[in-house]
Amino acid sequence: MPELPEVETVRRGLLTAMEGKTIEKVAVNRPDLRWPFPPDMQARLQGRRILALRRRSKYILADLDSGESLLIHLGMSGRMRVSGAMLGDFVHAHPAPEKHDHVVFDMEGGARVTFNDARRFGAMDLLQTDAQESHWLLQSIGPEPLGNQFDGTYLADRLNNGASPIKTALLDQGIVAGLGNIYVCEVLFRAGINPKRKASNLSRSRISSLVPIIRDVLSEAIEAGGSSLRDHRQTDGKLGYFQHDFKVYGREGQPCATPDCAGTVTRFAQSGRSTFYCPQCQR
DNA sequence: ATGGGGGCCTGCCGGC
DNA sequence: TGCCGGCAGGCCCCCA
Repeated sequence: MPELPEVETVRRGLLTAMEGKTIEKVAVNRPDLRWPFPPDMQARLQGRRILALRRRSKYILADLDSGESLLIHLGMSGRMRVSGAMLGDFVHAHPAPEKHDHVVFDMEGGARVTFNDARRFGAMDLLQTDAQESHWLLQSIGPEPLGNQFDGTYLADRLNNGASPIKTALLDQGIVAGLGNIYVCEVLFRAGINPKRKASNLSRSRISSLVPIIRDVLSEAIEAGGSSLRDHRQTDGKLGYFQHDFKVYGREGQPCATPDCAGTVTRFAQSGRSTFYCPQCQR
């Protein structure tokens, strides 16, 4: 379940169980996810304390006291669930293992964190914390959309030469980190921009207007605990609620949410992915 | 060179 | 009920 708001929601849900805690025991139940696990992963994790739990783009990074960081990617179907720790006012017991539980962390303090990923598009790797940005998966990722380096000037400059449609450009992780298919659709709807428009044909001011919209959509989604599609859940099993605020994604055939717009939400394929938009008010 | 499609996997849903 | 096609929130890689 993985765009930036969902990953951030997962990271926050793991803080109590993992940050500042020692990894007492790790079960690695298969040799790989999308790629092979790094050599001796279990030994390099066990007994290490997690100094900080961070997020970069759609990746979670656990900084260890060994100078390494554990990189975790949820792919399409990756989930993390926490059990056995104090969650609110009561203690959750460890539930029975489930199909596709690939890596299980038993933490100091009694929490168990289980990584489950049916499709195995997810990934785990170990990297040197001080060389994070040169890791092959992170080295060409663009600025964080909620950070200071992401502004109208940057985005307009980056999209200036783009021959690709704005939808494709915003999905490009090298331009801005963390946006995926859902939130790009929602952002373009709010901006009133047709997803087919060539990025380079949009005025600088229209491109600049995307920046606060991107920040708002992502912030609101994080605030709502992410989106729960296909039964995705937070680490404590609760559902996020932002899917109820989708205006176009998954709403093919429904009337456009824009006041006084008579349009109908339409779906079409764009570079192999579904795009939802209103042809009437997105220009 | 970059934009688009294929591929990686499993699960689920709708239609016949 | 069962089988089949289509679809799914990501992202690397190859090809034109």
